Amino acid sequence: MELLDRKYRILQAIIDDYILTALPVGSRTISRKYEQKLSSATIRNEMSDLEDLGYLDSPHTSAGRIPSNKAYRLYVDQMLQPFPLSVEDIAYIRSCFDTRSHQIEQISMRLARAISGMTNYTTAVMTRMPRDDQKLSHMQLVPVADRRVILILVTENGAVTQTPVDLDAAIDPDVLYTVSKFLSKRLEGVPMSKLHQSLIDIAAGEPEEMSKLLRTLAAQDDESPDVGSIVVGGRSNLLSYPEYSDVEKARNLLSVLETKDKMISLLNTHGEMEITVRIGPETGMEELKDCSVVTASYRMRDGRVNTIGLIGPTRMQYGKVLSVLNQVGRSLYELLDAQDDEQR
Amino acid sequence: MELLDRKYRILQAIIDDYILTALPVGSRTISRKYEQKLSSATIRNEMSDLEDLGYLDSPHTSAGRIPSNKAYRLYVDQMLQPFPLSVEDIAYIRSCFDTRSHQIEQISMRLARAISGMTNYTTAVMTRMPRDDQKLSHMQLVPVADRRVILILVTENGAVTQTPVDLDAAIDPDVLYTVSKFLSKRLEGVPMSKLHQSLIDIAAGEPEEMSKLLRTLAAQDDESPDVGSIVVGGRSNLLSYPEYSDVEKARNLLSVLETKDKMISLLNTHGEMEITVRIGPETGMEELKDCSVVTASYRMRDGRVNTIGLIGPTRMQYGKVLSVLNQVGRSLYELLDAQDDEQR
DNA sequence: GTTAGCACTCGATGGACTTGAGTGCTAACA
DNA sequence: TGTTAGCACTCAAGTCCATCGAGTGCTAAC
Repeated sequence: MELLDRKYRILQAIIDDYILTALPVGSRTISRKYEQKLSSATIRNEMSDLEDLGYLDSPHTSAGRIPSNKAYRLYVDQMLQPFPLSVEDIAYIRSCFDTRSHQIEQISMRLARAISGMTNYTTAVMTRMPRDDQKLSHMQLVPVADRRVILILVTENGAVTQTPVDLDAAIDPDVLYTVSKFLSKRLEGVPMSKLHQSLIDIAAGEPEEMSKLLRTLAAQDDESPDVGSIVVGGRSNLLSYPEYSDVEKARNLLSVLETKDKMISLLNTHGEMEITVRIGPETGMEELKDCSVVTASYRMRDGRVNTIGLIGPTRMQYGKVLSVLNQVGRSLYELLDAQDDEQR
Repeated sequence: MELLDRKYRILQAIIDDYILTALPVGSRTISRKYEQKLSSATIRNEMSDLEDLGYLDSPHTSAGRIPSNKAYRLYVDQMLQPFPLSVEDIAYIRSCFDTRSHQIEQISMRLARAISGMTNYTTAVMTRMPRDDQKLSHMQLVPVADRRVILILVTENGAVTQTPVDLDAAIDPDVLYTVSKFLSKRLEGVPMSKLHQSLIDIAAGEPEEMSKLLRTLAAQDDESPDVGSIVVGGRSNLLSYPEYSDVEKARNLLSVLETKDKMISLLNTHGEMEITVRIGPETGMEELKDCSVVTASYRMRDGRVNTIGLIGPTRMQYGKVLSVLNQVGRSLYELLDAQDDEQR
């Protein structure tokens, strides 16, 4: 078992070094920098074993070794050492939330920027609003022009959506207010996913004019999307890694970041409150076969789910990335708790 | 004058060819492809003159010539030939506007994508809301939680802004509605830029509770920004040009696209309804010294100003780009007119 | 089991040479 | 006087080749 432990240490050293330098690691490097008790020849033997076991690849005979995806997997699952964040970094993360501005997009943007800045990878922040488990608290119609209103929906846990709606006929503001109150009473507690049907049901029992309005609203509501915004920050970071000094590779990557569908499928992890690391082929996307994607989801008090995804080369500084994402979660919940206290 | 005309034609041929190939153009190329009546030796003499006049640069003795920024300037100002857009392209541009979805960000996104797709350059769409010349039509407070409301401001020409506001105390929805009506009456016609002050003035004459609410609103309103969203599309296009095969250059460019301040200063052209071309140093930004930026602004019915900016190498296909931007303007005003008809 | 030693591999580096696209200049021509 | 053919010259890019050095694998000795 002692031997196994040594192999393990050597593998870890190789991965650490490769993550740092992006250069194939040779036996002498390990012997000098990491395992001074052992000669390079011994390391060589071990490395040869590790290659047979599938943890190392060699680009060609006379270069060093580079970690395989299997090695990264092991590294992420078992070898990670906690990476201590600096006080500044922690403060920086906190500062993303800790502000009066409640615009979700702004917070996402700040977060994406901050995380990209600290890690030097590319960050995507997606905000989803799963409709299934959300119930309507109330709705209000606000006139903005003769035949145009904004439909505001507020759910029981406080999420707000706004949709502009064009009407067929002008309606008096006071009437709109009355209708809003009427609908709020009738629809309170209705799941958001059933809203469309409920509106139509109510429409059936109302006089023509009212019925028409309700059907217009129902039509509008139907198309409101589950996935909200996706904000990406730190794209230019990608280009600072030698693995993307090939412009064609970089272009493919950038183009993935610009394709909403692909980003959604990347960020659409099903677990919540947990951090997922996908290495190379595990991303299920050909273009990302030498990238890693780390995602973390946080469910907000108002039912929104925020997913943060970090994209970088497979030799990513997983330790730091995970620490940052953990800290993001911690700061977020600190903030939520603080808001709770405030409201109590 | 005949000579001048010939020089002119030769210069145009050189620029055209260089825009197409990105390769220094030699005298033989011109003689074969563009001016078959003239021998390469004659062209050479002319080219030498053009170099003396500052329209051409030569990378080194034995390469061809490339157009100088001065040449591009002349090209854009005088040599441009109308580039006919395909029926598909025109339909594509129309389709960006012609939809029920009124979310401004979505339209911007679609536009950015469409223009990038057609031109193969990078497109930024900025939406500004100049507050000076806008007057309030009415406002409304919509409750979303115990102590949280959304402040909705509608201007006389129909622009809508929404800001979430945290209150110090819970307020009954019916009271909020009454307050909204009261404030709308008092503030109707007040310029948006004076809104802050007006709210404070009104607050002075009201009982404590009301006064407090008004001051909270005033505080919130104060920070609403002039520049709205900036949406960028087609970043990966940049990497398809040989001028950015140097990763470092590409990184600088990408990083400009990610810096909101720089983008604002790029897109903040003062003219409206006109198209501006800035070539290399004319952009006033070191990072863009071998890029060109073409911007066009369109004032919308509701007072918003949309600025579209195209970024590409200085050897940009100016003809096509200008045609596309002209078509965008045409489609936009078609749409506005159609809406007018509809509302009549 | 560990290590020193040595032959071998193979990409990277750099110099010498060749190639070819292009220029500038001169002299002849219409 | 403008145009052109011809020719010497320039210079980046490509090819070939030798060298270098980091690295491996294997063997034999400790």
